[in-house]
Amino acid sequence: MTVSASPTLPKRPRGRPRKTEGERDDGNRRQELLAAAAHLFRETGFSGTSTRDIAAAVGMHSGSPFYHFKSKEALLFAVMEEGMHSAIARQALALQVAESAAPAPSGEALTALDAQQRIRRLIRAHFETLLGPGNDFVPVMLYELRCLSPRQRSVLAKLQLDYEAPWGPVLEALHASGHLNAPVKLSRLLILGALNWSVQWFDPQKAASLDDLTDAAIALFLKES
Amino acid sequence: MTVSASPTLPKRPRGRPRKTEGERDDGNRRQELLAAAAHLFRETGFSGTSTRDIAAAVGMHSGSPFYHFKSKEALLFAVMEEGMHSAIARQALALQVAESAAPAPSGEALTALDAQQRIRRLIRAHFETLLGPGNDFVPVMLYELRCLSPRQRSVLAKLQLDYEAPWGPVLEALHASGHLNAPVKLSRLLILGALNWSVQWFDPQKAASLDDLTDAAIALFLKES
DNA sequence: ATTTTAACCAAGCGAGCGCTTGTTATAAAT
DNA sequence: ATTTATAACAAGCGCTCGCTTGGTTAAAAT
Repeated sequence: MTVSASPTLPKRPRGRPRKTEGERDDGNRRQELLAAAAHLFRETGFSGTSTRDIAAAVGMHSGSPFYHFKSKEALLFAVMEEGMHSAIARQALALQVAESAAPAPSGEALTALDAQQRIRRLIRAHFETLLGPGNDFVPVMLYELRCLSPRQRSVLAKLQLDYEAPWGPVLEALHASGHLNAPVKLSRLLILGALNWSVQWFDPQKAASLDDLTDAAIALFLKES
Repeated sequence: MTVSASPTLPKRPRGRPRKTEGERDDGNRRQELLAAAAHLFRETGFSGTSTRDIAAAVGMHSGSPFYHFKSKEALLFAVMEEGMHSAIARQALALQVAESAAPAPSGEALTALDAQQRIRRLIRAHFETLLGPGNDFVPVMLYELRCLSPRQRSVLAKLQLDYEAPWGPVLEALHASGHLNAPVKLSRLLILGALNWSVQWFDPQKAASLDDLTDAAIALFLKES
């Protein structure tokens, strides 16, 4: 992928963007850069994507992205961080809906039924984060982590801990109720692995729906005693 | 990773290698290149590894690897192809041992017991291929496929079909006997995903043994009816 | 003894890379 | 009306990249 920007670009308006009337701007161009970078990083990898490619994808000249991000690495980090934040938000929303549907008395231990409903919501939300339309951010994080500095990696590791936190109690409950036979710690690693790997083979055109995927995963991992 | 080769290398003997007495040479240096490339590709990715890094890792100068491989991409392809061949060989060996231990009357359908023994051997051999000491070749294949040309990818896709062929009948048998509830096709994708993802978190130092991993996977995926 | 060949070294080419610098055009603030 | 801040462009610097080319050395073949 070595397509240099055409010598004459479509002449976007330069200068300060209009905030009158629209009022909801908020770094529009920066967001475009993030999305384009996420898409290219996912398709050709971080090292395989040049900053010129990213600039061209949003109609900029080769040096312009560095006004918004101080380095290519910082751009990658921003993609991953945004991916994790939206993943955490989506997961929290899914669990919140689950609670409002069957409001658990706060402070009590999870019942087996709660746990089964929760694991389903967790898996479904995870598939959505990985495979939903335009959701390139988290897949990039899963496959390009090694391109970051140790400092940046540790920031993301913390976010990953936050994301995985709800899985622990749910799996514990399922283990206690006999729906899950394998050790809880290894179960979480294996289950998340099975889900994460879906980005390698999932095809939104012909494959099953995310609901079908969720059903299959539940059937595979959980005993129905 | 930008460590240029020291200006004076340790002066390996040049010229034709000795075949007298040793007799078992067979492209020794080429094999060293393959192993070093596999290791570096795994650690820093294909695009993130320079041919100079690879040359330096085996004590060569920057242009010398191109005597053995006509391009960097050809080197990557050779790594992957060798990885698949050894994986297929290891798997065949594991299944062969399984048959000699409980020799099945040829031509008969698999019994449920056979299938359970076979899935265990398949999973154990897969972990060995992914996580065994010095086995960098297949992990590279799993994570750097997109760097190849479509032609090369299709060659490897065929090898992957060969590798996955034994899984189908075994999973079918387990499904028929009630040990596997999810659809067979999705089960294979999810199970292999769970195993493949282990290269992301497995730590040979402190983590469980490959046998423990195999036990956990079996316990997670299979019902014990 | 000579030739051939495998296996490298030494040097460097041209292209593409991340990034910087100086400038310009526009919109908002004063 | 002038100033200031923003978001770009235009050009290019220095470096690293994959790869090539032309020798060089030592073992094997003749």
